[in-house]
Amino acid sequence: MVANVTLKKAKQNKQDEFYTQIKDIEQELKHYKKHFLRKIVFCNCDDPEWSNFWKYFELNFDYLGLKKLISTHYEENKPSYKLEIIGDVTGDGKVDYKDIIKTPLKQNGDFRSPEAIEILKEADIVVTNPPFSLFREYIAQLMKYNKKFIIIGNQNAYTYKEIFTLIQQNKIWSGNKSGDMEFKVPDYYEPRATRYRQDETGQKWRSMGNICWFTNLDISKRHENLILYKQYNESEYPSYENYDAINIDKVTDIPLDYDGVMGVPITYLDKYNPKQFEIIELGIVGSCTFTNNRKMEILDKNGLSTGKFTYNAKGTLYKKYNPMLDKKPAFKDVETGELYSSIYARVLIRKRSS
DNA sequence: AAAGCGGCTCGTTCAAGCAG
DNA sequence: CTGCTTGAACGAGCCGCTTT
Repeated sequence: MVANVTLKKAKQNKQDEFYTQIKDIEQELKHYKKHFLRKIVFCNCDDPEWSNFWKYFELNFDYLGLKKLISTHYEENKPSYKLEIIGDVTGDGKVDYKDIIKTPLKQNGDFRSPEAIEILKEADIVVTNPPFSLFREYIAQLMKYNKKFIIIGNQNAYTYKEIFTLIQQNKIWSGNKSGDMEFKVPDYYEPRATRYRQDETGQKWRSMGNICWFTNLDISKRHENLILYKQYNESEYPSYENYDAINIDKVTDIPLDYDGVMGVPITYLDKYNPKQFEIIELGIVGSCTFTNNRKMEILDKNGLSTGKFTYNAKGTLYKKYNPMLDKKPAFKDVETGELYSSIYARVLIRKRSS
């Protein structure tokens, strides 16, 4: 049984082999230069032979004034190794691959292994693209050991309970770039209809439109106000029926003159400046309260019947909001004909009084 | 027609709760 | 305890509009 679970996990984790491009690393890390002086950088989810994170720090070791660079290599089920650079040990006047010190590990180099955790304790800043399937666990470990970090993640993680709480508490925040990012993927990855390509060398690529960086290092973007243009008016900004807030479907539509609570898309967190707005909570909009066993007809994207029924819209009762806010209907109450929309997340925010 | 880009779904899974 | 219902959490993407 245990072996089966392990195998299954290993298989799932295979979808975590995405290699970040050096241009994306440069573009983000240029905003953090001041943080690296005399610091120990640890890349704990990278294959140093391939990792552009390793490459970036090797090339920029002197420019950033690093004290030490460490990377652990991961092996599926056998002892691995770590690489370190502590400076120009060859004395040839520059830091490069000749200065790399390779040391065997007793364990497999997994970021959760005791050996890797010992290295983590020594490190100042962790920079990597961790496996998304272990994202919460990964962040939890960084928080536990009180480490600074700059890592790649996915906007979906904004809605993870633990991650959202950390953002709300101003313990972590999003980095500079968010949105599209393209990654090299191993050959065994299957082609897809969208966001997939194979280049002239046969290398496979995948991209995603919801990639973002997570960090707890200060960056100037965090202190910049989101520039707003629109003015509040009742007709364009309907309130939720059972929660004292207005609904907003696009970040750019946030009105500049509304003092109450607003439900905004989670992508707002890309622009979050804690001095401009405060985060009240994460909400789920949509669905509806209805008594058990009230028959609901499931509708398609055009609001037409699919011929299917449910007795409890996807098993989810809504918490706080009126679902009838210009959303495409997803359910129709068979008895009353009332329409209900589907479910999605909103961040509830309020303007800071200046 | 293709590429860029902003914004955000909904079906599955599993645990907790509850009635019998 | 068993079996069913309820509810919370999740997603290395997707969609549709705009620009080139």
